[in-house]
Amino acid sequence: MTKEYSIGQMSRRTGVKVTTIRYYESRGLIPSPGRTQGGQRRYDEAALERLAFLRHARELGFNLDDIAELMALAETPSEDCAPAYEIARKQLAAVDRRMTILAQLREELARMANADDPGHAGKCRVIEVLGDHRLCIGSHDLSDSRADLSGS
Amino acid sequence: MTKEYSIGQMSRRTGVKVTTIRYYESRGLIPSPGRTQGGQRRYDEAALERLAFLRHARELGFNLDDIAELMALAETPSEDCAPAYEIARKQLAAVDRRMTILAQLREELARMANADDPGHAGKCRVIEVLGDHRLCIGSHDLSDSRADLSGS
DNA sequence: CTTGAACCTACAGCCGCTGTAGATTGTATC
DNA sequence: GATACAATCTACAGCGGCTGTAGGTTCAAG
Ligand SMILES: [Zn+2]
Ligand SMILES: [Zn+2]
Ligand SMILES: [Zn+2]
Ligand SMILES: [Zn+2]
Repeated sequence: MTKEYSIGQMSRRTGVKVTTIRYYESRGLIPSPGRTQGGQRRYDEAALERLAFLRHARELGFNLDDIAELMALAETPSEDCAPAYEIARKQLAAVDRRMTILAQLREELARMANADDPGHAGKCRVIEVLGDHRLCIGSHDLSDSRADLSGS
Repeated sequence: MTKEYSIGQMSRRTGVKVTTIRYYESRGLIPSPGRTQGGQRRYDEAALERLAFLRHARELGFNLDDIAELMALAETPSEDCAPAYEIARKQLAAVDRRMTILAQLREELARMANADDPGHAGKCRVIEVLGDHRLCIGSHDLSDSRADLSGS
């Protein structure tokens, strides 16, 4: 008789919120676990490991589709791990792209926010720069990069 | 008689998609423009400038709430531009946070993806690392940072 | 006057969750 | 066994910032 975990215990052990665990199940990322007679989920050790894997992959920025593929690869250990490497490299490339963009933004923002506004003779530097891209140094043409820059 | 622009011309001139312009209007970020007898939107020069401002601010990663505030400040030029600077600095701090996190991720991913898998004696490095955070160097505890890391 | 591109509204869907409401179940204590 | 109360259940709406669809109307060129 192996150990069984309630969904709350799974949550505490992996750091994934209860609602999120149910969400993952509904998305098919983790298999539906067994249930008690009353209908509550009961997980085993294997389920715990899968969830930890999923959590870790999310922390590293993989999206749920890629994670599904990685988990499938993990379950079916093949001789060929090329697909897994490809996903990882794709993720690395995405992170690199976003870092490049963010670095440019940072520079612009720093120039904007740290300019010692000289008595703001009629104009505020921040507002001014936002109103006229020619006051920027670089270009932030994120049309193709699909960068998600939502802040705080 | 000033120039008038259709929504499509606004789109071409600012690079903001037609649907997005309508979305901004529905969110109250830009005022409802005049209409033709047939009901089509007609914008003036001022509207064009507001939209360009909005676009530029989005490119720099500001969220729509902050942009609304910045635009209000821009319309009502006060002696005190401190609020605008505060928003810009907040944005800068957010960008810095995200850069830090991404740099850590990048390192981990690079280690994972560039490891020359030595014949993968039973295990794939990528899968292995994802399954065990202890194989990581740093920590990626993004619990509070609200980092959005969606890739590609 | 006809064509066809551009425009209109309204609403659903994307990602990855998060939060709500209202009902039910599990467990510790008496 | 009864009682209390936390934990769990389902179903669904909402977040940000759009994007896409369907089905209709209007504008401007030829
Ligand atoms: Zn000023
Ligand atoms: Zn700029
Ligand atoms: Zn391998
Ligand atoms: Zn790790």
